[in-house]
Parts: sequence; structure tokens; C-alpha cells
Amino acid sequence: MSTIKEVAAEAKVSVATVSRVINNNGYVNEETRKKVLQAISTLNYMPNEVARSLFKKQSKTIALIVPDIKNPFFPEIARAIEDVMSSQEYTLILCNSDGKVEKEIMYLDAMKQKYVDGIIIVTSTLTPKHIETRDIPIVALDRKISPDIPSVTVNNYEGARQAVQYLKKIGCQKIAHIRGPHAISNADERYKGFMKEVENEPWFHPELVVNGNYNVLETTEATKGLLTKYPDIDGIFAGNDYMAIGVLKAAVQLGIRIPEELSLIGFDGIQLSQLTNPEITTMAQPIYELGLTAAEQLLEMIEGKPLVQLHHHFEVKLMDGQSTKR
Amino acid sequence: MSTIKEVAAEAKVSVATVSRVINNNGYVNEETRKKVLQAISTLNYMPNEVARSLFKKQSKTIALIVPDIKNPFFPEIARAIEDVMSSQEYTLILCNSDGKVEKEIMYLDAMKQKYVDGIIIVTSTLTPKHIETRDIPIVALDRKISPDIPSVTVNNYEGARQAVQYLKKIGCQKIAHIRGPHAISNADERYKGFMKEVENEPWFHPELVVNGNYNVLETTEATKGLLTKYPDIDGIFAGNDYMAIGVLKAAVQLGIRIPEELSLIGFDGIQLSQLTNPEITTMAQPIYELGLTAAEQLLEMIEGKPLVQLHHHFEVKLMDGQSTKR
DNA sequence: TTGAAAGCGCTAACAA
DNA sequence: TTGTTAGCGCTTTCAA
Repeated sequence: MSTIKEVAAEAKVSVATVSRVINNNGYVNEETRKKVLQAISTLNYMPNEVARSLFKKQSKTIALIVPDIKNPFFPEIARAIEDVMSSQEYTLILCNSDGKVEKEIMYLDAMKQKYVDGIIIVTSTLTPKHIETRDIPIVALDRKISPDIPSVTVNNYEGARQAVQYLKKIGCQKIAHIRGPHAISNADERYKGFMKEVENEPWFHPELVVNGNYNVLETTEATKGLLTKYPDIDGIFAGNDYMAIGVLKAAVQLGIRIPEELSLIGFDGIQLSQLTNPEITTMAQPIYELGLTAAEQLLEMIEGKPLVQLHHHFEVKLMDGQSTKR
Repeated sequence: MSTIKEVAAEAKVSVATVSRVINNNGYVNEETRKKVLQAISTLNYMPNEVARSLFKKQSKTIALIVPDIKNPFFPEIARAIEDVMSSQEYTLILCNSDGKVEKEIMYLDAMKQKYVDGIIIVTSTLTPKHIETRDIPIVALDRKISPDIPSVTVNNYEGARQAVQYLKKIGCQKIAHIRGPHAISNADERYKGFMKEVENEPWFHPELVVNGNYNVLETTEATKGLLTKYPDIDGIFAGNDYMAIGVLKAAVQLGIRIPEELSLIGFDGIQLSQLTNPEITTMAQPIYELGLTAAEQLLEMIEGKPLVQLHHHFEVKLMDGQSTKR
């Protein structure tokens, strides 16, 4: 790799002049510019981004911290973010936190040391204090951190209500909920939406809610227990599509037909939900748009622009599949 | 963020001494070390990695270039790589190439400019020339680039043969293949393995091979056409699990029962293959191990160690699911 | 319109 | 055992 010095020598100008042409700022004579461009091309010169970063205190890099990229929701998000970022010549660092606050903090610090310009994070454990003391642009994705920290989320509460309303509308008489982990805000919100819709129903009792922990296997087991104990359940609202798949498996194992005997609705609208048999009816998040928005939001912050809107809250939309009867 | 200078001032020593204690090299008196450590802790000092990179010409960062992180094979790989890398204090940059050589080259150059220490790439389009001229440690994953470039791959040919052998063993009389895209080496190799096993069978003819392009929808359509034209097909070898899902969908749409009327075997062993109904019998790659090996391989190269083995070639293993009769 | 030089924060050679 | 200093490759101020 050649350096700016070599280019300067080749073009017989100073490094300052070369810097001016590659950054397109300051006056530079047209003749001189041509000489420099020529030198750059013959030497195949590309500016050293590390040196630039050191001077500018920014790296044209952002980090995405997610619990686990293997969770199919996150690759879709990651892709959207990378698309925006690469179009702006930013680079994306991927971090898996496993939802552990120590790892999140470790990454936060590591990123700071690298002059990473900003961070998009999916977290349930980080507190505003962790962030303030580190003073780096950050946007919370999928789960809010605090009212002061920019976020991009969806209306989990309303989405859950609509899901249950839909199940009622198609005639379900006894609806259960497989909820996600406690202390993960979106799971809690979806649970609350569910409760709002069912708590005054004569048929409702708390045992119709079980925890699937955003996990397929656990969900399958939990659902089997549930359906065995209460065979008259004819509708299930799963806290996400992943768990809906667990319900599907449970139904197959118990010989219960979906949607004929049991209607199932999920949440998220990940691609996977359309690959199963039957395809899962779900409350779809605008996943790509979430990533996009978070990325754009972060870029604004990095560029020091004032945020027009601190929190972006998207609605979810019923995506009709084959797992609910009509 | 405080700097090494501030730490030096606080501890009343020179920056060189501070550098010595944080890097743990060179002599430094125990008393002095304590003073420095104290200063570091009171100032909450963390070394600036960018400055380090500039000097050392390396960044403790590696890049992973994949066609599309949304393809469920890659998050599993990415996770393995990130695990290894983060344990060694390396950071992972994620790049989506969409399989386009321009994007691959763009990323290669961008990574060089950032002093990225090495690259793991999944590519069918890059040639040795692109890499040589850029002179950066690289390992090819999933698909070889050339005999000179280190790689981590699986035995696609043998895996495909075993898949077909298995279908024959369980009694299939007419076996079709949904192949992946032309010019992607693993798809070609699996195709060749399939052909080796069937070309001399009396029932075989070339129309039993159709292209699913590693795409669910295309596969569903192609399979429907195939099964309609040749209803006596009783075994299908799909070039990957993703396409096997397409076959599953086609079968459902045609009312063909799997495995009773049609046995299906996939390739890859992604988690997704175990989430469907029925679970897909597949030739499983040791996915996590592939990522792990590629990461370790790359680290060796970065550390300048001679590679004991240039190419790592793993065997695949039959993972019995429910999509094949017994 | 151009160049000289300081400095971003760090490491390492050299000197003391 | 410690300090001084040059230099990694770049940008930007200041002066010419």
C-alpha cells in the first residue's frame, strides 16, 4: 500500500495538496489536481482509514449488538442495517451478547476504543447509566432502554391485542398464550396485550398462559402440556414466530390439526414463518424497515443533527397465513 | 477518554513506562507499575486501539464476507467465527456481497484500508488474482477459490453420493435431484455426486434433475412441475435444506405425503431443517466446526505461523429426520 | 494556490 | 529501570 507521501513525491507536490484533492476541499489548481490524480492512479493509492480515524476521532464504522445472530429475526435486521451503512461507506461490526450485560458492556468498551461512531443495540439488560458514562451515539432497537435514548420499536401491545381479536373474530372460544421470557420488554408487552383482551372473558384463567422462552423446544413441551390439560383450547397466540413453530410441532405430535381444530397466530413475520406447513398467520413487523430506520437514525446522530423524533414506533400488520381458520 | 499522556502525568512517569505496563513488556519496577496501574484506574484509561493499529499496521479485526446473512446457513457460521474471534479479542466485520464480484472487491479494498488483519470469504466469483494483488490473509469458506488459497469445505461429492445411496437403500425406485445454481461449486459437486449414483440406473434420465437455485419458491414450482410430469418419483435429493423446504411445500400442495409416498433428503443440517413438519432428513455439515476451523486457520495466518494444512475438508453426516421412510 | 509543520495516541529503538 | 524521541499516515492550521 502506498502512502500519501509517496503520492506527493510522485506528483511533485506536498502531502497537503494531495490531501486536498482526495478530500476535495481547499483550493487546488486544476493542473495540480490532474497531476495528483495521475499519481494516485499510477500508484494505486488508497487512503489509510486508520490514520484518518486517528486524526478525526471517528472510524466510519458502527456496531450492531444483538443477543444472537442465529435467532432468525436478527439476520434480517442486520441485513437492512448493513445495506444502509455500506451505501454510506460505513462498515458494520457484529457482536453477539447472548443477552448478557457483561458482554454488552465489554463490547461497548471495545467499540469505544476503536472509535466506532455509533452503536445499534438490542438489549433488555443495559441501563441508561451504562450508556451515558460511555458517551457514544446509540439507538435501541426492538426494545427501549429509556425515554432518553433513541429507539426503534413496534407496537407490541396493540399487535398482541389485534392478534387475539382476530382469533376471537374467527370464532375461537378458548385462547391460550405462549409468552416470551419475563423481563424482555416486547414479551411483556405482548403478554399485556393478550391479557387486556382476555381477562374479562368467562373462559379465561391464568393457566392459559405458559412461558415458551422464545425457544422452540421449550415451547413444544409447554404446548403439549397445555393442550393435554385443556383440550378445548382452540386458539393460540404465540409470542413470536419461533415459538409458533414450536406450537406447530406440538400439534403434529398430538395429532391436532391446524387450523381445523386449533388456530395459531404468531408475531414477527420472519421469513421462516412462511416456510412452514401450514404457513403461519402472524403479526408482521416491518423488519427491514426497522433496521433501516435504526440505521438512518444513528447516522443522523453521528452527523450531529438534532433528532426530529427520538422514538420511532411502528405498527404491526396481520399477515394472513394458513394456521388460522377463516 | 483519557490518553496515555494523561496517565503518565497522573502517575508521574513517562508515556513509555505506561506503555510498558499496559503491554506487559520491558522492565518496570514493581513500585512504578503499581503507581501506573493506580493512575489507569483513577482515570479509567483504556488504550486507543486506533492509534495502536496505526503503529502496528493491524487492527485486531477480521472481516467475514458472505453472499447474504439472511441465508440461514451463514448466521450459524458467523456465530462460530465471532465466538472464536471475540475470545481472542478480535472484532468481526460483517459484509454482504450478494454474490457479486464488484461488491466483494469493494469490500476487500475497504477492509485493506482499515488494516483488517484477515478475511474469511464465501465466494464463487473471486479469483486468486484478486486476492494476490491485495496481499491479505484470507481463507475461503464453503467454496474453494484455488489450490493455493487456504480453505475450509466439506465433501459435497461424497455427501451427495451417500444421500442417494441412502434413498436407494430405503427402497426408492426413481430419484430426482433439485440442484443448486450452476457455477456455485458446492452445487456442482453435489450434482456430480448425485449423477455418479444414478447415471447407470435404468430408470434415470436427465429430466430428473431440475434447478432450484437455492431458492424456496423456485424450488416449489420446479418440484411441482417435476412431480406432476413424473408421478412415480419416490425419492428426492435436494441440494440444500432450504430447497428441501421448497420440496416439502410442493408436496403439501400436491397432496403427496412425505415420507409415505415420497422420501426427501436435504443437505446442510441447518437448524431450520429440524423445525419443519416432518423434520428433514439431511446430510449435515458440521457448521459450527466449519466456522471455528476457518477462524482458527485465519488466526494462524495472521500470527504468521505456517499452515500445517492448507485445506480442511470435512465429511458430512446423515442426520436422520422424518422425511425419509425406513 | 501551495507548503511546512504540528499533532491525533500509541510503540519501540535508543540513550541514559 | 526509566525517559526521550521518532514515526505510523493522515488532516488542518498557518504562513507564504
